[in-house]
Amino acid sequence: METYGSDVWEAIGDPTRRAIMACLAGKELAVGELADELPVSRPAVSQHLKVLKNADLVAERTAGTRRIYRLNPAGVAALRDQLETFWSRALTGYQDIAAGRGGHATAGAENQFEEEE
Amino acid sequence: METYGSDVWEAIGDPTRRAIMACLAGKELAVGELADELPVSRPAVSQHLKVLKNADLVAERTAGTRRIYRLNPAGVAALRDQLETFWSRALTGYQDIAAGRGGHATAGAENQFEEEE
DNA sequence: ACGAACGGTAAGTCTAGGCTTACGTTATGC
DNA sequence: GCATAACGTAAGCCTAGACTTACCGTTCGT
Repeated sequence: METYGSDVWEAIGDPTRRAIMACLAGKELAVGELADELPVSRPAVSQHLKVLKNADLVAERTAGTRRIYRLNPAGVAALRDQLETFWSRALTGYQDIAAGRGGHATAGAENQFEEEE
Repeated sequence: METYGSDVWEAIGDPTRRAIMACLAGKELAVGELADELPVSRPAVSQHLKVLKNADLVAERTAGTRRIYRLNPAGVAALRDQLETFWSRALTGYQDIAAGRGGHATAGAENQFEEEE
């Protein structure tokens, strides 16, 4: 649904962003709290959260002057499905499938992989 | 099994490497053939294949002076499982689980995410 | 045995992007 | 209303790493 998968690869490609997602797994956290648990400054966390939000991987909730961030289950699930589709194709060697349909095999997988630039 | 998950994140983080994996999905290819299908030079492909091989995502087969590369199903499956474990944790919000056991919740997820540097 | 093809490696360049400091903005508490 | 706290944003720096050209080793064909 929606435009998921826009730049999810870039989003989860950075170690700090993965650490942020790990911190948010199961509990909500404000920006400052995240920065306390990570070896980077608060503005750095803020910038990473911006990327994660653009990728629909986190959601925002305002509480007074604080911004509480939380994982977005829908976005995470979408990313999971996207990866799952690829793995299954790669593992089964879907060339066999394409052979039965007479199509060029690589098209689907390429779409799975390079949706950037 | 083995030392999977060493630097898989770095491996799949690059668009060109994902394109290489897409090309190898279902068919074997030599280095030069891969370079023909990609917008980068042959040495670049060679360097990417080195990274992918270190991550156990591809396997090598020598045929004369040519090196035929192929996806490594075991490595791909290992990466898939690693990701799957994380997604499920993130989605279920395993804080509930940790609450029942009295432990600090984030430890498991952090291990899932930052195994580098 | 020699030449050509194939591919890995070295050295160097250049850009993307992650991090920091500094600043502006907004909302709360007194 | 003012001071403060929490955040986002701008500007700038700096390193990782992706790419290229040049070179060398290896293997096959004739």
